[in-house]
Amino acid sequence: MGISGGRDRPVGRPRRRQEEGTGVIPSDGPGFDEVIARSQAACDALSEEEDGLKREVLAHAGNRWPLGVVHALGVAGTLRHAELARRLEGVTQRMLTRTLRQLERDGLILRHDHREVPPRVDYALTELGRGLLMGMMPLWTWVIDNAASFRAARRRFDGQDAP
Amino acid sequence: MGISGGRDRPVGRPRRRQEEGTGVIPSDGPGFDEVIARSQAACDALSEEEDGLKREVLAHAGNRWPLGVVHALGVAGTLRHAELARRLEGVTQRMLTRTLRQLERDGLILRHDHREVPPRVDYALTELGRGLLMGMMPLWTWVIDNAASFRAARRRFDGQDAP
DNA sequence: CAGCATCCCCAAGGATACTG
DNA sequence: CAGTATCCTTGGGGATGCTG
Repeated sequence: MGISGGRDRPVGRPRRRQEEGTGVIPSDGPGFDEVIARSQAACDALSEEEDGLKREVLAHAGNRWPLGVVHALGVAGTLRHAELARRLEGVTQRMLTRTLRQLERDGLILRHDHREVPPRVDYALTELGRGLLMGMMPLWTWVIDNAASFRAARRRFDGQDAP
Repeated sequence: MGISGGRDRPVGRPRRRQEEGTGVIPSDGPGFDEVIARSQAACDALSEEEDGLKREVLAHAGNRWPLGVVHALGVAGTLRHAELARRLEGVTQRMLTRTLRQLERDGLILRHDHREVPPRVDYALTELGRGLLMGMMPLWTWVIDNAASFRAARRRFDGQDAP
């Protein structure tokens, strides 16, 4: 489904020239309009099920641990449960296990149980997992680069209606 | 903080050659290792506060409506509350308002209240908002392109331990 | 029209204790 | 070591009704 409603309101798109001082990188310039147009087309072509799936996969990006796990595995290659726990710092076994199961379910990581005693299980990224990691990087670094802008925006917002 | 623990375990990174049949695009090839290395450096340099901020901003990507709003505004340029509600299809006023406030707080959209009767308020992306949209696109289209892989992975996972 | 108030549900996430 | 099982808190999100 995606965007509903009709094509009403051609809108000359008169934006540009309205941010008072967010002081940000000129991240568009290449081709904002073209990018948007293509993505709109892609989204309109999505079935309801595909749309749901898309959001569920994207949700990994918004949750606490998934990206940390994927990143750690991307760096190290293969890690055991305890090694991941050490690298994530702060994660509980419960959350780590849950996270790993979900990532495995979505085909982003592979779980290999050596079936030994004591237990030995290690995890590695799949091709899909590496793709996600690669896809996240631009956004990730962009967010980091603009951390100051976000902080400033929040302070402005929180300060003008709260006190 | 980021990744904790030491540099232990150089790990020759012996991956590659382990996905049984996820059947995905060869999304790396350009420079997976370099990308990871750079991102690790960036993450290690993050303060705890920056790390939290990063996750909070990224969370917009995982939630139900934020990206829909940003996308709609990216396409249309400027939209009123009701116009957004129509385009989002399924959103309630409550969630739309909440979403808009959060996006405004993070400096991603601008809210312009014309202070008329009847009320007239419209929203537009800020430079930061356009940046987020641009940053999301690669990942977004990647997820859409690989929807089939995710579906397959889930079916495989759900089928092998549930029944 | 824009949006706040209220009620309710559920998944993410933390803490803690226990097991094969 | 790698997990389960329990309990509890938050915040996203849907439904519905009311107001300036």
